[in-house]
Amino acid sequence: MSGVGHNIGHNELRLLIERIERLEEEKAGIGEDIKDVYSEAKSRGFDPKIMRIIVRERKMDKHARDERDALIETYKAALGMLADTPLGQAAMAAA
Amino acid sequence: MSGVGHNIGHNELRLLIERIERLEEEKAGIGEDIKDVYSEAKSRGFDPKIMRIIVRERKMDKHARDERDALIETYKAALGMLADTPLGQAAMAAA
Amino acid sequence: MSGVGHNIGHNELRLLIERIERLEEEKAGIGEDIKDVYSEAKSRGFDPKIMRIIVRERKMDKHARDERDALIETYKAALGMLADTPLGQAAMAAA
Amino acid sequence: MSGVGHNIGHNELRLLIERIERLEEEKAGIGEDIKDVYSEAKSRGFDPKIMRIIVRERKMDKHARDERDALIETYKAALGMLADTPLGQAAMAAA
DNA sequence: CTGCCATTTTACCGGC
DNA sequence: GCCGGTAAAATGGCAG
Repeated sequence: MSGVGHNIGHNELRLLIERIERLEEEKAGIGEDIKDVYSEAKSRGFDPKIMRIIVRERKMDKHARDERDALIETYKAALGMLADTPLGQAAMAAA
Repeated sequence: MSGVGHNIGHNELRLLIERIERLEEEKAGIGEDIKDVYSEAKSRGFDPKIMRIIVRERKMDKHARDERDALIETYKAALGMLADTPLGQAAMAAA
Repeated sequence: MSGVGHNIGHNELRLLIERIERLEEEKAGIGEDIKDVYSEAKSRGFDPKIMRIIVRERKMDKHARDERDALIETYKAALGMLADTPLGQAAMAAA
Repeated sequence: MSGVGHNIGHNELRLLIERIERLEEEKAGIGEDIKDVYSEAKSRGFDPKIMRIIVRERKMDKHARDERDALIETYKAALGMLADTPLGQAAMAAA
């Protein structure tokens, strides 16, 4: 194999790693922002602990709804009622 | 207290919660992006597991460097030498 | 310190490790049993995939109920309404 | 098909689900026990993190040994030296 | 500083 | 037999 091949591969890897590191920095920055909002809320007399519970609850509610929808799809698929496209059912009927 | 006060307070809380939720969505989105980069790397023949180790170690290295720098600043401050410029180092060398 | 002390310590650690390993074996054995039940169900014409979904759903429902109860307690505590004993509220009222 | 058939099938499924749920409860209970042992170890001055590493490595060693044994059995089978029954061992002893 | 919670990592299970 | 996704474990971070 060629040294050039290695260099290209190494450079490709380096770029991927740097993309990841940049994204992780952004992610950490947003984490800081979230913490700041909680601090601000606390300074205005709200209880961050209760706020975290509320946020968590709302997130779980959303997940529960999404999962329920996914479950309905799963059952439909298991019953052969699933149509990937609007034409799907017609196509199946035509088959 | 007044009912109006309650309404304002509730609205203020609602806005804070919504800010947090929006930030958490962004954070989750970036998490997805990171996962995508790892997937892309894998599809190009790189091992994501190894890449994660590299990213983690580089992060640790960075932290170590940052801590060392912070320590140096602490010492400088304690010695009344706090200078952001190269002259500070010259002063230390002279000591 | 004495060599005896070391021996005792080593033996104590050995016993703890062995207790853990025995428990993990039991746990793995039960995992096998579960897998067997799914296999048996499959051989009787039931779909293990759907069964897993059902089991997961029922577990999540139970967790949701438990969390809701815990949440109610949290809110009560935040409102100073929590009483460890039936006498608790009377004591607070008397204070 | 008859409604009765459905009822029987549903009951059979229900029993299987309940068997699974009972086994999963046992499994979770043992998981709690394991956590308790780690806590107890910690309170006695041992480091749970290190203990987990030890347990993991011992498990890997055991797996390696088991695989080696399985390989030996495979070779024996290939050579017609495998005895599945007590009689087989007698035969081998007689050989 | 201790316990809890979120995130991350690992192991498992089913599908192709 | 690999690979993808999904559940369990473990680690790290944060509030109290």
